[in-house]
Order: sequence, then C-alpha cells, then structure tokens
Amino acid sequence: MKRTTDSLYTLIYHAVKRIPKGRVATYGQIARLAGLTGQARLVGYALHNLRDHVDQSVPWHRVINARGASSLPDLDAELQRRLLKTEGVAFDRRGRTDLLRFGWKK
DNA sequence: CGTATGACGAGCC
DNA sequence: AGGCTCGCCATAC
Repeated sequence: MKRTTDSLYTLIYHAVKRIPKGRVATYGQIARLAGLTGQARLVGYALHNLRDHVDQSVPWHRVINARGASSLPDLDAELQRRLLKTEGVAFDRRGRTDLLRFGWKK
C-alpha cells in the first residue's frame, strides 16, 4: 500500500509522542515503532522538518542517536541536553547519556 | 531524470 | 575508543 510523505511523517511524529518524559529513544528505535525498520534517516528528516513547523506537541528532544548523544549542531545539541536534563536525563562530559539507564524500554 | 545530501546505524579496521 | 564505508530513501537541485 502506497504511503504519502505526509503520512510517513505522521507515523514518525506519532511514535515520538509516545516517548515517556524522562526517557530517550534512538532514531532507529523510532523508525521501528513507526513501521519503518532500517530507515532511521527518515526519522531525522521528519524531525528536521519540525523546525519550520514550530510544533511543540512533538518532543523532538527525546530523540538521540545510537551512541546516546545528540546528532544536532553544537548549539542546538546544547539546547537538547538542557531540555533533557530538566526531565532528569543525565549526560557525561562528552555529552552522552547511558541508554541502558535512560533509554525507553531498555 | 541523474546526483548529491543528510537530526542514522551497523560493521570493520 | 574513534574513524571510515556503505546501505538506507525522501528531498533538493
């Protein structure tokens, strides 16, 4: 069944909204939840698309890469860590978090 | 319509 | 641990 780009993004946003507060999920994990296994890049693409959209209902800051770090440019990565820190997610000196502790559904 | 690009990730070295 | 390569596929040009 053919899927339009709009519904693809909707699937991704929906999955992101399911991440509990104080938890983080990886791009690949979100892709799987959205039924897009192996297409982590699309998740990043969809989230990047939120910038212009200014949609606060999607907790984009809870999505990080498989290394437990932010994939954003330094400036934005700092904002992301700050938002997560507010929810209780800790980061080490290198800006990485322990997915075993804070990852969703460990 | 062909190429390049990117908020990724797994595998190798 | 850290860097490179390659597969992934919607978009941009």
